[in-house]
Amino acid sequence: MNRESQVSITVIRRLPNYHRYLGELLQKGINRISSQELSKLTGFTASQIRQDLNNFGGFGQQGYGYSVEELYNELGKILGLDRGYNVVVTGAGNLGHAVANYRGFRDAGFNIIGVFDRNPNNPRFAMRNLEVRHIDGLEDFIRENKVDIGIITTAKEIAQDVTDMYVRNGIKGIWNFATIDLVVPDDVVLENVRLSESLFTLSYFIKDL
Amino acid sequence: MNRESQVSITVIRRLPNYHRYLGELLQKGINRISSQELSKLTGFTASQIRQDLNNFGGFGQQGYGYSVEELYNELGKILGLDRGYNVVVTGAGNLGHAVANYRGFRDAGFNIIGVFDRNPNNPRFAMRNLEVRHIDGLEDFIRENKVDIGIITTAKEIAQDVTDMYVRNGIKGIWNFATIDLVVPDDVVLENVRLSESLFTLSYFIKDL
DNA sequence: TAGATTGTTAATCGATTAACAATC
DNA sequence: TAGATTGTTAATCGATTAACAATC
Repeated sequence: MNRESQVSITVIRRLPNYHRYLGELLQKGINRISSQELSKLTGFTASQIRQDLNNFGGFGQQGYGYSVEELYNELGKILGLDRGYNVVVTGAGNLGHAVANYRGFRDAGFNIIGVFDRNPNNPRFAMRNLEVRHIDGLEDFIRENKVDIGIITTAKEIAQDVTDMYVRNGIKGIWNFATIDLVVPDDVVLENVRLSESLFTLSYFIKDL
Repeated sequence: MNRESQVSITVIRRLPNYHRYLGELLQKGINRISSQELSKLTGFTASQIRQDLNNFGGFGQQGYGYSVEELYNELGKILGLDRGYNVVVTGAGNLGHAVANYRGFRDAGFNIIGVFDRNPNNPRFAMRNLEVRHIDGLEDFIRENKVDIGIITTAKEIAQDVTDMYVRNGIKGIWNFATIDLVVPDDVVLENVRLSESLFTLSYFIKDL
């Protein structure tokens, strides 16, 4: 099911933004917001916000707007942030380091339960908070623990091999940072972070300044 | 000029992919490719590829296709990868570490000439290859060196301050990893890397598996 | 009740795909 | 020349915006 939900991917990618702003409002103690106010905050049009939300249900109330807390919680549920996931990282370099230690992910329910590398004893790659295991133990580890998400922060040369190990042992979600188009079966969800795509796009826009 | 070029942003974001595949073909010694073959490789339709390319010029030849080398070079020019940029990184944590040491960026002409942090002597944040400077020296450094791009890998709390320092001293391109919507003047290009947006989207798709 | 704001349908806009004449 | 494949126009599809009746 490679992304064939009813709701379009462009809508889905806006949800985390709504969720983030609602979280900030909640912290500020604001408990009510209209689509128009949310529009000013997020930069999306009020019409678009209402359309987006109504893909999932009528969370608002005419004449009033939306309850910040309710909408925040609903979006959390929709995004699956109310569950908690077990996550492994393969590739304990700088990027693996960064991802495995990023507080925001842990707080959102993504628990890094294992970090793997081809060279776990490389002092350059010493993870501070987490033991780095040898990649040879990866498959056993996945089988013995319920792993929901596999992150790939390896060199691109071994990224497909790691993917295959993930898939073979039942991981259903892969978050890939390697600059390569990985091949996965239809029932595995692949999400790519394309850093050079982003940097090169920036380059395009500044090249004539 | 916040992204108001003639060519749509969705087209621009595909260019780095074309560029990457053409680079691979070039390395393999393949010197000719049709839009149809490129379609199979990239997953974009042949029609879309031809449309995209023709925004910038007629690089192909009827009955033949495209010269891999020529198209690769043209795309490099379009993306501004033929120039070389001076880049500073602020925030020498894990992520700054990763970005500053990523070989792919240096190879594409992005030269990290300075890394800054609030706490440059923090042993946790010791950069291996580059001296980390104190953030108090950032503005002088930008003025004294021609800096094209400023990267932000700081905590979100100081990201806007760093942005303001960048902007005040003439930096025209900002690559932001902090989870915050930065405010920049119209003549500064801001490109965001939204890691949690990406992870939460993955979460959405696997939550019911 | 009157005012406000949603949910939702219709209109518009933009992006993708299809088709084919031009031409190498 | 015949075959192949581009460049480009037209048709389709999907996403965004506008509008407004429903209703709190």
